[in-house]
Amino acid sequence: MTKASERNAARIAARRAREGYNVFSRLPAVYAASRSQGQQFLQLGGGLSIVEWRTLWDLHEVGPMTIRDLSAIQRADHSLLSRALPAMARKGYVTMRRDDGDGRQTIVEIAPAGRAAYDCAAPVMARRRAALREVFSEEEIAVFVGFLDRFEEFLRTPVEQVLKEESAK
Amino acid sequence: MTKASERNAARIAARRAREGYNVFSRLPAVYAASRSQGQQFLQLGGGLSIVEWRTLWDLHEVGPMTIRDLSAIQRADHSLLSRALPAMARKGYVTMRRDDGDGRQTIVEIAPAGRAAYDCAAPVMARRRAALREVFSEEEIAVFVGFLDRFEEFLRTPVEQVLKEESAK
DNA sequence: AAATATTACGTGACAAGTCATATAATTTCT
DNA sequence: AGAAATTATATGACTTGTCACGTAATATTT
Repeated sequence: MTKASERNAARIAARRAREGYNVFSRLPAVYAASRSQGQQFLQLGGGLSIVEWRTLWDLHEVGPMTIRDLSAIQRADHSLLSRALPAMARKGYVTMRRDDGDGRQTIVEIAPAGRAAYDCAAPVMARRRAALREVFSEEEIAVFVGFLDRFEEFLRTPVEQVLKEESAK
Repeated sequence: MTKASERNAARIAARRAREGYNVFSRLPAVYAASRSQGQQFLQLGGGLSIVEWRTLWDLHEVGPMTIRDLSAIQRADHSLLSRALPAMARKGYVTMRRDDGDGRQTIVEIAPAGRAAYDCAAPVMARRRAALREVFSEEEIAVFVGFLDRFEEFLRTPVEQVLKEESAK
């Protein structure tokens, strides 16, 4: 039994190691860890959720915007914001008003409570980014981001095209 | 109005571009795109979900394992598997049995329907990986994975430590 | 041998995303 | 001007992932 389970443990370790070079499999864990760490920092910085933090940050940096604009900056589906914003308005973080010029749009603006929450979270989050810069040089970040760009481009190419080009070889 | 909204559009574009260099903000979108593409491929390859595919692949490669082992290979929480497996067993993809030697463990094994589903999905997924290799050289993948390793290490350092080291500077 | 600690698994509660589809407002085309 | 297409938002349904906590089985210590 010991011999068999040892052999098995070795195979499992080998499999895990091999999958370590598969970017597709690595991504979920890395993302989950990033999200989890972000949540911990935000907990110390006043208890905002990730979506709330991103939204307040963006609104603080660029001023009032539509939901579409927010989702474009955050590279996320608009429905995520569409769902999160009413609760944020209820907490007094933001105000939402229909645009006079274009009745389809909703203009979102940071409100006093949102500004306060931002001021509380911002230093902690800034320190997080600073800590990352201590581990990665600016050049390395540029290379890393370049990989993400290329990878994302690959991910956006239509599936049929990927399959077709492959079989055409 | 045009002037103001143009200025605003420029600010939004600038913000989006700037955030493009923030690895923390890029990750969610890249991961979401990867997942989404993966789901599309799997749809063409018989309709497995991502968790199902990963699990069948692992079981096919290394043989019967415990839930813990599966979650270790997949770098995911055991609860994810714990929840997914009963449905997979119901579909006949896997069998689950209590380990005789250690009554806490559940041994998961691929079953005929699971083998069939694997055989159906595997070629499509292999082509996906091959397509990636056409865009990234082996060396580039190694560098990319190296970045992921280092980033993940950063993400696993305790929050207090990150904050302390920073303020100690 | 009994008490204590650890480990494996299950499960509830939640966050962050997606996609598809519906509706209302605005633009564009004829 | 009216019809048709586009755009912004809302909402339902779903997947992937976490963490916390409970329970049962095993391992360790005294």
